Amino acid sequence: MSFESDSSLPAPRISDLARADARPADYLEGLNPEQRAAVEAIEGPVLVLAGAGTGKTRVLTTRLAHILASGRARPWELLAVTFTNKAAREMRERITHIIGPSAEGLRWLGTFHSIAAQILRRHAELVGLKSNYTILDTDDQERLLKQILEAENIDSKRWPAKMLAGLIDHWKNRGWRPDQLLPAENGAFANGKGQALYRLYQERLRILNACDFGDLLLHNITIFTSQPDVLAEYHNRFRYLLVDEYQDTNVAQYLWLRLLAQKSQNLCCVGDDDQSIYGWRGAEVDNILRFERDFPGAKVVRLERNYRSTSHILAAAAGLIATNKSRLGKTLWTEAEGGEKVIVRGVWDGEAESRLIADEVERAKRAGRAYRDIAILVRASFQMRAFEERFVLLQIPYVVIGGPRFFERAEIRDAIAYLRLIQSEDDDLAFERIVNTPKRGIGDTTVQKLLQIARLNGVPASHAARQIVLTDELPARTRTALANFLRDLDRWRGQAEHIHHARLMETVLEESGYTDALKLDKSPQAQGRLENLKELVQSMGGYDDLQAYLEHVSLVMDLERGPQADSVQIMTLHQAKGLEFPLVFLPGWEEGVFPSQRSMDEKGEKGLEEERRLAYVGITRARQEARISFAANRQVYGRWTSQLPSRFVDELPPANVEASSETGYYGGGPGMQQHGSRWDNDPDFGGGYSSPGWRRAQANQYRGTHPGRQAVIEGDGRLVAVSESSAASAYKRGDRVFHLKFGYGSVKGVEGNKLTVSFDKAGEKKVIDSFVEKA
DNA sequence: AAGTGTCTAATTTTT
DNA sequence: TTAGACACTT
Repeated sequence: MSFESDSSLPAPRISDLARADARPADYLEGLNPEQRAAVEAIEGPVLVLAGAGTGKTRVLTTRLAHILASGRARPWELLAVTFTNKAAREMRERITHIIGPSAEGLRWLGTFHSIAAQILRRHAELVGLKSNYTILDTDDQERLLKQILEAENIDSKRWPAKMLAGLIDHWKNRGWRPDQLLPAENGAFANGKGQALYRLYQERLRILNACDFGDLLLHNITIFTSQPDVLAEYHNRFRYLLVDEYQDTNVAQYLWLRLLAQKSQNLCCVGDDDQSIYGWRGAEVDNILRFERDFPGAKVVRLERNYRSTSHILAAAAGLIATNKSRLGKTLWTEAEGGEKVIVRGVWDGEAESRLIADEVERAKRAGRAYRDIAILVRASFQMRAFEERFVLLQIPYVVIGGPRFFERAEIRDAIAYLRLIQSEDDDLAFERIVNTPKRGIGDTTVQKLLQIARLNGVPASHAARQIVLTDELPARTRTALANFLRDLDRWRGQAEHIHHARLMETVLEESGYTDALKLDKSPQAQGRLENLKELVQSMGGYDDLQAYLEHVSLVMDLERGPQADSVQIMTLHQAKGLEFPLVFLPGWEEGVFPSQRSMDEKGEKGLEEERRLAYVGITRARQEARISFAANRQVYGRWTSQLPSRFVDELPPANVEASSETGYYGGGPGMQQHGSRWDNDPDFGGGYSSPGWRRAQANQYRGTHPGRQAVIEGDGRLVAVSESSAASAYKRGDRVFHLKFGYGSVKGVEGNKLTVSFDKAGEKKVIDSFVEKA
């Protein structure tokens, strides 16, 4: 072992090392042998295969603490990378807990993107950017691409900007710059224009002094490979590298890591190949599968002792994942023998499923379980609605995790756009967004004209605007409006220098008329928007300057939430990764839904394996009870479809499962032979004849007892209860109802205690006035 | 420039 | 079915 010399730093003292080696510190106590091995294997490449619930975070943090406490490196010489801000935050907190305030020196602990952004700020000019570059999000990215497509006269119906954005993202994830595209890739868009468009896009980004998420990494790679001295600087800086969730890294991230680790080789990657569920976003399971070949001499440590789940749950999950071929292989074990078997149930339809689960939630609650200990994990978000409706009806408190995130809300993006434009006049995307928000009489025609002039002269749109207000090209009214807008901008820009940006934000929102416009807005969302803006201003307080805040906004798309009320958690399987709950419901295990048909169509066997890992992630979230369910009939986009139980149901080891079915159908049976259930001949599961048509008929009969849409509204327009109607679900009890939308028809107001609903479908206007009855 | 009607596509989502 | 994008009025 040798320490690289770094002139700026004194070498660690030998006495510190000796002491650390002789007597293990407190923080090592309580680790099991495999965890300890993972903590102490410090030099050289290390792969820690950390199964679900094996204490990974503890190992990660202890390892960092150990490196620091043993004097091998100082906090700022460690590079620790995570995928999410949440993970980074958690790691920092836990290290602080072990080593105290010196953890603040860990300035290179963060997400791939935030660290890459920091590095890029220091060397931006090497890739043609200024150090105050803006980071565009997906929305900006798509708008920019749309403009390019329009300029290139490409039919944006046939070749949507979204698709191109996805492709460019994919290319960047693979580490390909425009000139590095393989010919085959080029053909993927607009008959071979992909590469040219990608190049145009990159040029536009450079002019806008902006980059997208993929660029952060890619520019880093460009800098490292073209400027050996810069890379050497980071080689000296980062003595030990640590990566969390290695199974989720994409090629670009892999290349970035390999470049940074290539000298010291002190790279520790922690991950679980069985929990790789982000392939569709560019993650390469191959990275983790190949680790030992990529880094010769690597140590591999397996964490296999599970502290989370009971043995039935663990065994069920293990049996399922064993079907996958591409995996490194682990055998999780636990001392918590026994417990409940995994319950698998077949029900008639989605409604029955949500009824069943809601009933069980209530039962669990009566038995003393807190709501917050219960999670419902779905494959796709459209499955959530059924549960929400049921829970609203039964007044079971719930939270839907996810949904549009704070910084993606329109009002927040508008507010931020003002700041961006104040910060950087070149930010045409921000200009375009807010030049007429709130409405100030600068219409589409005017904006297009401005953009055209801007592009023609190669200047930012705000410059073009400045020029045009001096001429009489615009109608007088529009010209005044634009001139006022520019004048306001200048004033704010002047203020930005001497007032705090939170104060500036308030001023801008007031003076631009943004808050006034919202106050006048009678729609039910307006109030919430105003509150969001208040929250925004509040959140700005913690940042030193505008630039730091804007970077935070681009890279940290979430806002820390206060402690949640006691509610059932509804979320997707993807969102559940890293979490655990005593009781987990896993609904919708039907072929085509889960595993998702689209995954299988698009990615074949690989896609199926990823779906199976998702199922594995789902089951392993459960501490004590996991309950899987599938419906024989399900409404998908309004159409009734017969469903087959997911193949994953069949793959669960029967010994760890307790199965029943109210449909009399479970797995195979005559007419379903092709399904090949393991339980085909098991009378316990009722193998009786059940054709899809027969089951559908049963379901329809059943459904007849549950009339559809009904909303109960008080005379003053407050919603008292909603039936299982989907459209009404957007409203909560107590909301004032102004406008309810039902498909093609809409409810426009309240008269007495009745709602009038007008439908306009196929040219025919109908008025239904018995839609609502008083509670 | 804002309001209304029509068409169409429809996972997972972090940064 | 239904949200959202877009085209077409007013």
